[in-house]
Amino acid sequence: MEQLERIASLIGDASRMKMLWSLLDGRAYTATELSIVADASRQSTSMHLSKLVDAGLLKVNSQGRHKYYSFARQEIAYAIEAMSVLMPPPTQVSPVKPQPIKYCRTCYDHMAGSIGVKLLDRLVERHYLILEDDTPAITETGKKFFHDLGIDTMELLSLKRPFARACLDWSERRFHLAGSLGNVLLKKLLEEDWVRRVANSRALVITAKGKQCFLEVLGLAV
Amino acid sequence: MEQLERIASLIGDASRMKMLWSLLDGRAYTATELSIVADASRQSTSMHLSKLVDAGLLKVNSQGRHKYYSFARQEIAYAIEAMSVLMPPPTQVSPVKPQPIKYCRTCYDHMAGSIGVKLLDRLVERHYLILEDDTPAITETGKKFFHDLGIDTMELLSLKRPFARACLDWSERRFHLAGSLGNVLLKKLLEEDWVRRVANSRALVITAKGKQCFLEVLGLAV
DNA sequence: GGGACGATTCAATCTATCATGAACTGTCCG
DNA sequence: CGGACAGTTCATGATAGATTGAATCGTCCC
Repeated sequence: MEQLERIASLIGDASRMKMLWSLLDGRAYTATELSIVADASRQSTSMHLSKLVDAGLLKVNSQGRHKYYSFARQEIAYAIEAMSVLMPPPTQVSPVKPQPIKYCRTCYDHMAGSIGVKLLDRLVERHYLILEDDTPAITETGKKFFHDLGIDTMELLSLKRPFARACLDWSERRFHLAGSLGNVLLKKLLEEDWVRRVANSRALVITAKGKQCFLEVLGLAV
Repeated sequence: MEQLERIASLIGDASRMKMLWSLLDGRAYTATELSIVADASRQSTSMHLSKLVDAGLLKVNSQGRHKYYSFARQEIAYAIEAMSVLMPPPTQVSPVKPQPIKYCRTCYDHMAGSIGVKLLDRLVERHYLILEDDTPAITETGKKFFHDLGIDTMELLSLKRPFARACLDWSERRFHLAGSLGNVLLKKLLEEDWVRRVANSRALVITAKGKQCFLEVLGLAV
């Protein structure tokens, strides 16, 4: 009960509500970006965000000098959505802002962009990987899956390099698969010609074969 | 957006949250009762309640010198529930307080108690009646339904007495059917021996026949 | 009528909390 | 290294909003 009051009062602030509202799209935003959408100073935004993190509503990921904030759990989004239906005049959903999508590209040595994000989402959805505190761990069925793709996960686990990491994507603002698993997966997909590198660019193109394989193997329409 | 902030800030107050939390059981409470659960003075409670009513979160029904407050719409309860799952330690649902149920009894000349409440609920659920601003209106299928029970609703509609009213029940704190329709319905059920009066009391007992009929005719297990 | 009681209103406080400005930490990059 | 930038911390105001006491209104019931 006391907890509920605390959470309620946290949500019951105009600035914080604006931030939470922005985060509803499921992406991660930096503190400065949130200060802009909330129309508040950087200092007070920092204060608000730390309160939200303390209460377990948001989580934060450091990426260089940036800090990316996102919902700590799905339930937060549900609660905000439930509240939004209380608004008397449902003045239509705010127009979707067209956003330049970085569809498919590499991030250092692994796949990023919306494909990278969808890929990780799907791997988790199918329980090939399990996210533990944003660090992906492989399951038994996952080992089998990667083995069928021709990837020996046992070997990767013995490397010094982290086996798998969830890397925050600067364009999608969501996680994609990094670490040695992400690296090997990219190499495999290039090798199998699911995707090809574009000259002098980090962009990738998906081949016709890749399109079909993503659908067949992972149920991903790309 | 602005509306959402307003609603959020309304919910984000300890006193108001306590009141809303109490109202989650779907019953109506008086201002004084809510001031007790919220541990606030009568004056400030009154202020809080008027704010909640103005915002369309609560509705109020006057009953003599009492004012009964309850959720204006179901969505309010959903939102509160959605928030409640955000509490970090799900310290079990608060123990259900045993409440003395006034199961089945009359209220002046119609049925009240939990049966009366369930009855109205079911009639509305089956679209025999439609609640418009807490005043029940009869539908075409409703006319047929009551006709099959041997009740001529056309005749009732021509009387001076209000055809149907939603009467707030002091024990259930929810609405039951009053007005001439409620009156005739009780008379019919007594006549048909679904229920019987208890001597020197407003209590009613449901007969074996009544039990079966409530189930068959209205799908009500009593 | 008259007292008891539920509920509200109003003006006068009081207080929790948000915003602000200045200073500081840590990262990036030429 | 040194400047630019992201983010935070701290002490100091500023203020919205809650609380309180006194007064008022309406209903109930003897």
